[in-house]
Amino acid sequence: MPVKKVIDFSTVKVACRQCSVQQLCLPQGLDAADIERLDGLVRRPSPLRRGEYLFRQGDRFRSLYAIRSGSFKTHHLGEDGSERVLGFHLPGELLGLAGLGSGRYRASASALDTAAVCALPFDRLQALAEDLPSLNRQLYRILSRRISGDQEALLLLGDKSAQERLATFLLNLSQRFEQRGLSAREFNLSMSRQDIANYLGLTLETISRTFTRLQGDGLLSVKRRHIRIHDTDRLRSLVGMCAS
Amino acid sequence: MPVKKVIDFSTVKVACRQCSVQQLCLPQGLDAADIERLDGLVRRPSPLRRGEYLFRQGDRFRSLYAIRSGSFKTHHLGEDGSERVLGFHLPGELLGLAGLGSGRYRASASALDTAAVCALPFDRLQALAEDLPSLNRQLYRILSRRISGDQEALLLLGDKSAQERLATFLLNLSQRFEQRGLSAREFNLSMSRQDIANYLGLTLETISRTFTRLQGDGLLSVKRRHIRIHDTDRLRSLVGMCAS
DNA sequence: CGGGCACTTGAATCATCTCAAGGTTTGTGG
DNA sequence: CCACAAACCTTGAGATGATTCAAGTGCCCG
Repeated sequence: MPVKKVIDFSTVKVACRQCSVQQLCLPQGLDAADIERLDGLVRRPSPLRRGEYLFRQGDRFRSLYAIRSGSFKTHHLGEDGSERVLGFHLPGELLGLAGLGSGRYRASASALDTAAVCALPFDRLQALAEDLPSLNRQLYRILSRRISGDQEALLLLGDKSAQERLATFLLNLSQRFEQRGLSAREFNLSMSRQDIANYLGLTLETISRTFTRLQGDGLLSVKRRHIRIHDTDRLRSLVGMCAS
Repeated sequence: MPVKKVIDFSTVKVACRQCSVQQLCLPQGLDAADIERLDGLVRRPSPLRRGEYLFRQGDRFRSLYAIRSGSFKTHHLGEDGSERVLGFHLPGELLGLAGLGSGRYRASASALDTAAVCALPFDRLQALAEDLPSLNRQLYRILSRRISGDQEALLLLGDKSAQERLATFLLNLSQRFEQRGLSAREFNLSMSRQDIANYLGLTLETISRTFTRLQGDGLLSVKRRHIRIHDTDRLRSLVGMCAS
């Protein structure tokens, strides 16, 4: 009887030790033995497809999730039914941090493309952190950096023009892609214009028009969701000074 | 020789144990013995006057600061010289959290009125937290709640009208005053119109006009920095649905 | 009492939004 | 492989809320 060779992803062991985003994730700064212990509590659920939810706003908080591949958006549903995108998340980033303080997830997280995560049951993670100072410190750093990141987003929405917001957004993405070993100058957006607009506090039409303008000025090429940045310096110079 | 009775504030022992904002601050959830140990590492610098800086953006991160009395604003200075207010902070809240991840304070904190703080040298605090799980957990909670709080601010700036933003801002302040045993319906703003405008991503004039309108509609009275809320329910109903 | 700062009010302008139509890509079923 | 529908995106013209610029008021502190 011939044995058919297939890969059963649910049994593939993708240890933290050999994970490509290890340096951006929880294990950063941990020694091999500590990573092994961290690995012991990680669950690796089957991949999510585009549009599927990792967790929903209001669900009981149990785990943090580390993104292994793919990307997510977090979004908040208002009492009046309005939806707001709070952020976009790439491999190595942790999701669910805001739920820790209140016992419930404060926003929903849904996959923007096929995505895989590591689930970190928080009670076990906390117990381990109490045993491993290096892990504990890494958790502090991650929480703190998330605060910094959210505050940068606040700056973005404050008083900047549509052009400044979009330029800042693209440069931020570009930098994060680069950290992950991808091209900083050419990439595909995994989110729709509507998502970008919502995140930046603008309308879909304004995003579209602004893309057109940036392209007309020769700063970048846009085709659908494919972006190629031609002039990073000039794009950067747009950010932060426009009211002149 | 007659002894003159004066209070030397620098020697007054204001232990965490007897601090009025204990329940909102780090000691929350700690038992008496743990609070005593926490108390052991707290420094209590002399009070700051209105306008004085607690720390400046870019300063080396050394301590977290717990507000004992008075209020602060945190603000970020852009490369182009523009200034943005990131938040307003009341007694019991911790300042400097975003600095922890990068080793430098990410924003400046300045006193809005006469204010006193507790300084918590972070290396010592971290060492103590590694010894006291309850303190460690409380730090997680505080960091996480700050993330939630910043995300709420993001929602505010997203797509809301001037009226919605100001109403949300006032209700948020009102609630925080109430938590501190003050009146939820009547209070003094410690920040200027300019600060509020900057925080809400609006102009000073728009804030002024919006106050006038809310007063005209009978929702509240404003006189200079004194606010009295007449109709909390109607104010609350303004929030979240305006585009109708 | 006077000077300065914080705040209010008004009128014109402008960036973005809204509404509406048209175009392009993607996936689906014949 | 083509026809079709559904998303998604682009573009245009007109409406609008907030900004800008400008003047005026009132409060606080020296």
